[in-house]
Amino acid sequence: MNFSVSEENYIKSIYHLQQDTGLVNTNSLAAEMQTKAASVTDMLKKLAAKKILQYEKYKGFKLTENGKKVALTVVRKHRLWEYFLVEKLGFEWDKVHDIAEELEHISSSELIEKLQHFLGNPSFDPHGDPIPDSNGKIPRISQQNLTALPQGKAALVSSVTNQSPQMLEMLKHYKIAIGTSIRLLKKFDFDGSLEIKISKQPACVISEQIAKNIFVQL
Amino acid sequence: MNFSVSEENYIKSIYHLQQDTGLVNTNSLAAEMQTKAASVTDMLKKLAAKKILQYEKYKGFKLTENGKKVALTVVRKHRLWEYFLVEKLGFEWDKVHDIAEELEHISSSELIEKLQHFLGNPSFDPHGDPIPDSNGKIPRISQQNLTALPQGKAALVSSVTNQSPQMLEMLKHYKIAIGTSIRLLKKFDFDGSLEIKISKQPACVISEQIAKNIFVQL
DNA sequence: ATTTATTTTTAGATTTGTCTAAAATATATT
DNA sequence: AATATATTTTAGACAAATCTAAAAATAAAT
Repeated sequence: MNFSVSEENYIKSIYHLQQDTGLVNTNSLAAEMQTKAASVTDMLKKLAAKKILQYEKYKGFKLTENGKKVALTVVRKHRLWEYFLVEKLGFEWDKVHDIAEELEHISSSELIEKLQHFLGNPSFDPHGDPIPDSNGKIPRISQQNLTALPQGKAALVSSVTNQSPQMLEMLKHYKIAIGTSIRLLKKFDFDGSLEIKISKQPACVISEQIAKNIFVQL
Repeated sequence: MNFSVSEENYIKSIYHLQQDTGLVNTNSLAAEMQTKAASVTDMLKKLAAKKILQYEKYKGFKLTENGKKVALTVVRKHRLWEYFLVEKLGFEWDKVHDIAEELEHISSSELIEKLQHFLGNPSFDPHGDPIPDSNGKIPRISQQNLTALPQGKAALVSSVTNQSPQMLEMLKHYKIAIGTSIRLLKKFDFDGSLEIKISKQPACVISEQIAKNIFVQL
């Protein structure tokens, strides 16, 4: 089946939301898509008719197996294009999201297979997010949240979940990127903030809000 | 100013048609775009309002200077992406047109500048068509139509103007590609067909219709 | 120079995706 | 449990891009 750009964007957003919450509700999807609840309802009906969604009026909704497949091909395209933009074209990793949002809707599947091969079959995009393979299988890594790291232990940043410009600006300020080594020095119970040490940087303190979005592996 | 995918497609088609004819008329644009004359008229009004077109009802139309600029950025993107698809991803040159039709509408100008640089600033796409630079300047080559080549003389194929699948199928059959050396053996006055010799191939005869679409340089 | 044929434009309808405002349903509070 | 609040859906409107059918303008043919 074929999907419009708009449909693909809805499917992708639902996929991301249901990763966290299981069932998704109308308002949170509206917020995610920066649109109105009424528009969401309209689209939900369309997607339900296309067997992409399990949808019960007023109850909530989630993707069918088929819907997940569609979502994963869009996610796959997005992340492969991000990899291309950073590794081949030399973009900064915090500048590629919007361009990849457009590129992910190019339809040719032959294109994406050839792109994957050209890039050397990468498993993770420049933000550390796993790239689904052509069957929708997602590579797993043993990563944990920075807040869960034992005191005194060091680990490498493997992914960053919030990719807003604001967040990326912060990361740049702290000189944190994928692969950066971070040692957790101290946890402050008062506000959950963390004192950390980044190689070749003086120790510093980051808020719990930042830390929650940073994942690391040993 | 920003243009929709549909507007960009109209602008590009008008550009190509006015290269041949100066003024463009509604029906030929409708044929080129595979749509109806009424739809064309609707879009002409929109483009005229945006100062992209010089348009006089019932008379014909052509792009303004501004319109030409827009057309050239789309053509530039199309041809750079075609080059990428063939030279980097390994597509056959007759398979890339439809994908480039989608890629040419990705909006970021930073992307296209970086792509150009990544590709090594190519001047011609895989079909031999010149790639406009970021100012819209088109590289010139001294090429001539195959039908204008003197008898007995050999020359290299530099571009092919008709890029329909039918034409490309023919070219494949005759083993003609950009860079192929062709010697003109004989011209048949009866139907304008040409006997030609391609290196390492037995001599063969091609129709005038094919020959008119093939350009060569010495 | 009329008539005929072709081309182009208008008028009105359709589809997709969006919106606002109001109604319907579900959830929370007293 | 009844009422208040929040969420979700419906109803109806709008813009973009397209279409068909009919009208208007131009070009061609007798």
